[in-house]
Amino acid sequence: MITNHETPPTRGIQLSEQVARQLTHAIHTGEMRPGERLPTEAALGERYGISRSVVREAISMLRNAGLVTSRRGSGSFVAEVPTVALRLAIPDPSLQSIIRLLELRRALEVEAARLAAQRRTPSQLRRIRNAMADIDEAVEVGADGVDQDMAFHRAIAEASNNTHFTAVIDFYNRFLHHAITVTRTNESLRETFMAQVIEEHQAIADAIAQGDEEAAAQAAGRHLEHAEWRLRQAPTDLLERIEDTGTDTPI
Amino acid sequence: MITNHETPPTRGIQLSEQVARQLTHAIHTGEMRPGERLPTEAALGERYGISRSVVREAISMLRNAGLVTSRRGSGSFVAEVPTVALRLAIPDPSLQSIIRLLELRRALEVEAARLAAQRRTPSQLRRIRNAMADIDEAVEVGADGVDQDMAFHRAIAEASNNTHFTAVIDFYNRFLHHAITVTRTNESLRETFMAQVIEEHQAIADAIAQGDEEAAAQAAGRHLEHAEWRLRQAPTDLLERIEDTGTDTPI
DNA sequence: ATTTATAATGTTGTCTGACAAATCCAGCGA
DNA sequence: TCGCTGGATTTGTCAGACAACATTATAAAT
Repeated sequence: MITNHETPPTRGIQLSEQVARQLTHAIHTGEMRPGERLPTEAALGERYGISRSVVREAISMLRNAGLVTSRRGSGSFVAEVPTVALRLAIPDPSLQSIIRLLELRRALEVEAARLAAQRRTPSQLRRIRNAMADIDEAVEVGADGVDQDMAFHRAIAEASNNTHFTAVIDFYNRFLHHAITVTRTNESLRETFMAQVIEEHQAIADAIAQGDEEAAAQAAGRHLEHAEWRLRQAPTDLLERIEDTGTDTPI
Repeated sequence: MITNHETPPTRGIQLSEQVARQLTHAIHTGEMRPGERLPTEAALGERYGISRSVVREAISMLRNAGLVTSRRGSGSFVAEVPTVALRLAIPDPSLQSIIRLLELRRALEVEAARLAAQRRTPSQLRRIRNAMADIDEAVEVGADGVDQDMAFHRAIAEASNNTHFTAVIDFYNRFLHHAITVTRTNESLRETFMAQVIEEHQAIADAIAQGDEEAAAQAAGRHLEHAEWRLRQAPTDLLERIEDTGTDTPI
């Protein structure tokens, strides 16, 4: 191995991580702009005086962090929309843990509903109403309508026109899917529950349609409060395991 | 290269990603428990019929996702608290973008204040009040007190006793630091602003101390509303760049 | 026999070199 | 001008080796 040519990575920790930090810094500071191609792996190895393996490992970190994308035969490029990773603990399947998630959900969806009432475009409002119709349809066919339910809430998040909300909501929806399903498979309560849910949804959508921020926020808050109550009625032993759909990317 | 021995990774996309998915699935389903050591890189390469490079790349993904940790000479282990990465777009330094973040912040902190009023322990309440005192102290010395301000809000998030809130708040605080600083370096308005801020903080802390959920939520909402207003008063050209402290991990 | 030093083995981190697969580009021909 | 072809580039994967560190087994000493 040759001596370092540029900034010698401070000795101590992982070699690849030191290089990764330098590159992320360059991206964060805008030294490398979105879409720009970064030097070839060979060139980076030469510059830092390290082997290609280490360069690849460093770039792999950036890729997993969403800062760059690589195309075989072409090169690695700074991502168009650089992201940072927020790491959250995977909720265990306990009722307590699900309720903690519901609290987060309440925080976000109340405010999302408020913003949606304020900023929704006509087409976004249409999508919200379509989602409601989809739920009705699913219920009539005898399905649980959980996917449609989540689509409804996602449509509201989209109507907030703030990507942060959709990102976080998408995140926890994965873990809530099973919990919601459980409350809908409770045979004895299912009908009354669904009637409640649909009524609550209607209230949210109406408020958003009328552009009444406060009413939308309150309706969303009520819906989430009741959701927690409905969850508590469900037999806790059904919450044993959060299913792993396997369709999502590992990173 | 030898033929695949176990589940042949479905051909098509990145080889390393396919392996990463299988491993994440094993962890998510609990097939591999936290703390457990996973097979050596050589063994995994043998099992899937791939080279060690690919195995390393796959494990690198899991590492970056917070699912495993590796120790040289020892092995790779399933993380004690497995996490999933939520990727959020890095906000650009525009006023518009900062305000989108403030909206997220408002959603979380209003609810965090509500939960804190409901569940704060005595020691958590003490920490909130200490943070307030720290702000006073910093201001008297002539510092901007931004760090102390963020510590105050973090103390409230902690008092909510819901780790999701602290995680998300920690995340966006990094990007808000600069913006808040800007509003405090506005010489002409600084004194009146700080007086407002301190008064609003006091209202939140009092409501939390008294266990008044609704008052806490409203006080927090007002504070964040006013924060947005104060930000809008700041000269926009100061928002040019979000500083990169370089102290945070690249991933 | 227990404890301490030492050797042997195992595992991840890094280096080196090679080939495969995909992309890019320049030049050629119609 | 346009499309095609061939070579040059570049990332993905393979293979084997050594270094750094950790763990375990062995030997030594008290």
